[in-house]
Amino acid sequence: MSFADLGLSEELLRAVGDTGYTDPTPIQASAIPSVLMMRDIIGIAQTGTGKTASFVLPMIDILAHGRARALMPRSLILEPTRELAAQVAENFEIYGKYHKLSMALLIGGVQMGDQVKALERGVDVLIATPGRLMDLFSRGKILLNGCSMLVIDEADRMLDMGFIPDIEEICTKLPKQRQTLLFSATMPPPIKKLADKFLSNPKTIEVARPASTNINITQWVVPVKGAAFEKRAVLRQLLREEAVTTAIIFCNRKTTVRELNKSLKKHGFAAGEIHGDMEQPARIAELERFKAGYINILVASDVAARGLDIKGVSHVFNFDAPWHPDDYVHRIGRTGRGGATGIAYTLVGPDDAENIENIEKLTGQKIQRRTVVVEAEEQGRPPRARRQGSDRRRDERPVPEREAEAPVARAPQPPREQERAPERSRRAQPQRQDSRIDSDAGSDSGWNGPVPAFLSVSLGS
DNA sequence: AAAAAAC
Repeated sequence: MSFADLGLSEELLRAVGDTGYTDPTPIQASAIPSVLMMRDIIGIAQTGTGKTASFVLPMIDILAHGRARALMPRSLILEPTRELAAQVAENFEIYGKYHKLSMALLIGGVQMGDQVKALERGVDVLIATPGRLMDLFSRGKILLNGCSMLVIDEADRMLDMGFIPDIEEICTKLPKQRQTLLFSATMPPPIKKLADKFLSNPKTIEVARPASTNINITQWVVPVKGAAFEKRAVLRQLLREEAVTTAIIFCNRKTTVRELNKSLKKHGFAAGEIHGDMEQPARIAELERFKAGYINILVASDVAARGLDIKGVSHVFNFDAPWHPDDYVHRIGRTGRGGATGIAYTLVGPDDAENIENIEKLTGQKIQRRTVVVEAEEQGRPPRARRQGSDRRRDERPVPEREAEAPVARAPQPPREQERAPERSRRAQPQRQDSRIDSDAGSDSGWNGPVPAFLSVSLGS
């Protein structure tokens, strides 16, 4: 089965070919022909299965067959987070490069001005998070009567985030005669109800969840007795022992993210943070710093757990075991992408014991344990005590500001850090060996449509 | 219990 067999246009096949992909993933192979036949779809699939391309590709062809430029948007894609919305927009740009379709990315946290201007010029596609879409709608900036195609992505996550009433309201503003695609990793009753209410005679396509048993990812559980500072000491030990080129460290709380990032920086690591309390421009900037290699450790809340595609992440650390077992699968899925190998460590303190049990229940496998012995001088010493101490170890020297601002590979490192200084060249020229289109694949291209300028920042990889 | 999302 190749992309040429799916009924897509020449231009689209050329754009797909340009990316190097030849074979569709299972969800692409079964969804694309049905979407082209204008059927409603329920797609039970997670990120990493090729989901995004399974609706972006046929949508482009369907829109291309309609009017050249619409006065009103003709399709709407709803995403739960701003970052995911930006990634879908990026995919649209890659696959739509031979089409003259315009789009607007409508997300919160950034100024409305550019989004309003794009809407006034007229766009074919809206890619939005619910809050900003509703906001713009109530200001009378958007007409949805021409929207004959709707994609509700990550529906179960929308449910978790309390978006379902918003989604229902948005659905009522769209014409009844339309095509609706709903994607969800799971089908809890409220999502089933939503589908029954707003989809007609849908075809259900289910693809196997990307197993947490992804053989590319080596998983470890590291038992830690005691408080947060002990977890930090164990984490530092692991960061030094392991050949960490690029790591994402997940915490359950935003406060933990801030504390841990501060602590890591104090100990000389090139770390940064991302969570929902940060301004959107700061979130974008921090992701960029990470992607570009100015920092090689990103401390994150679950805002970064799902879908984000950052190339060359060698390690994922769970500083806390996630509350929801599903999130574990998503978090560790940030490594081992595109056929690469990855390593995932989960620190398990007394508070995490129940969570890790649930994770093992979900994945149906016991994760191997690894005991980490913290170097003597590290043990049981809260970081505060160290600050005043005259016996600061050399590998705890903070990186001077100037060095910290240079890309990590080129930056002079503290002696111990040098062994694990990240090799950035691999990420500088990402090469995709996988011949399939990854659902949340990134791009190196900029933006050429009527879209806010900040996108050129947020969309690079 | 936590995080996410509109100003």
